[in-house]
Amino acid sequence: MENLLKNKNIRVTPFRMDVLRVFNSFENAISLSQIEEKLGSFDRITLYRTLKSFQENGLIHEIVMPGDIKKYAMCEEKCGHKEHNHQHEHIHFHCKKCSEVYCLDIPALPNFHFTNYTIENVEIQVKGICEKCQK
Amino acid sequence: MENLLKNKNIRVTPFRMDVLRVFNSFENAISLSQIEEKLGSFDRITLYRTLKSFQENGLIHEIVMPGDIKKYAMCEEKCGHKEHNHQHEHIHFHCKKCSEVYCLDIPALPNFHFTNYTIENVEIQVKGICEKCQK
DNA sequence: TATAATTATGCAACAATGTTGCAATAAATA
DNA sequence: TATTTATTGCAACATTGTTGCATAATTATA
Ligand SMILES: [Mn+2]
Ligand SMILES: [Mn+2]
Ligand SMILES: [Zn+2]
Ligand SMILES: [Zn+2]
Repeated sequence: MENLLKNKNIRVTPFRMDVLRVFNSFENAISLSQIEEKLGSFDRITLYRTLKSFQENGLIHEIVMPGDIKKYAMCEEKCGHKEHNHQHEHIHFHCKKCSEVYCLDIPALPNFHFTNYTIENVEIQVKGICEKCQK
Repeated sequence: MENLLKNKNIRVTPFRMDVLRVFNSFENAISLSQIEEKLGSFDRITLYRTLKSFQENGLIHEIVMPGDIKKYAMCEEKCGHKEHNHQHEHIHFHCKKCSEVYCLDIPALPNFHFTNYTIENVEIQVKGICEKCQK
């Protein structure tokens, strides 16, 4: 599992491995407080810097939704290092009942075109009721 | 312009009119700090509560993007009061050069379908270079 | 228009979230 | 193993957001 870090050029440290294990222990996207709960005792600042470094190196991506919802999820293997954009062929589905955020694969991203606007990146967020929460 | 408030069942007060005028003085979506700058002197807590009430009553909507970007923009006339969802037939375009966030009308929302997931609301965020920033 | 009911405001106090600088420490490289 | 380079942990600070409460203003009612 160290290789997950090495492959993205992230130095391997005990704390980073701890954080990585937290991600692997969840199915879906997780919030800062979920990470903190799992970690037990830890340094808050180091955690912020760890998440930032994971993002910058394409190991995780950030998901934000209206209503101060912020979560993190693991990226794909192929996901870009450093300044390259994360390019995910999936949408983010937020369930209103259980509050889980799912990364759902979609066959093809819809193709927008706006005259005179250059499109580099499309993010799609969907709200509704998830599979498990259907009555 | 008072009617913009009355139509959405928002009590008219001098401060709320001030905030409304700030929105009308900008073309695109605006940030909290942009509002604060325009207001001059004001009570921070009242502003938070004003924005919350504007949102709850369908006068403005909140736009969030990865990287701690949070902006506000006016809704359409038709936009839902209270607990009804804001339903906007537009996307949010964030320009990497000038950092403006545009609400851009699109002819039709793409139609997603995920087996066993009930979709209630779709938000689309696009990053790129805007019209005005093209070389 | 005067009165009552309802909601908004302003202030204090607090909570949550995020950033920077720096010395000590640990990881990777040679 | 020695050197280079990046990470950690701590303090201090900045930004963002919330709650309670007394006072003031707005709206509804008579
Ligand atoms: Mn995702
Ligand atoms: Mn909009
Ligand atoms: Zn659910
Ligand atoms: Zn631009």
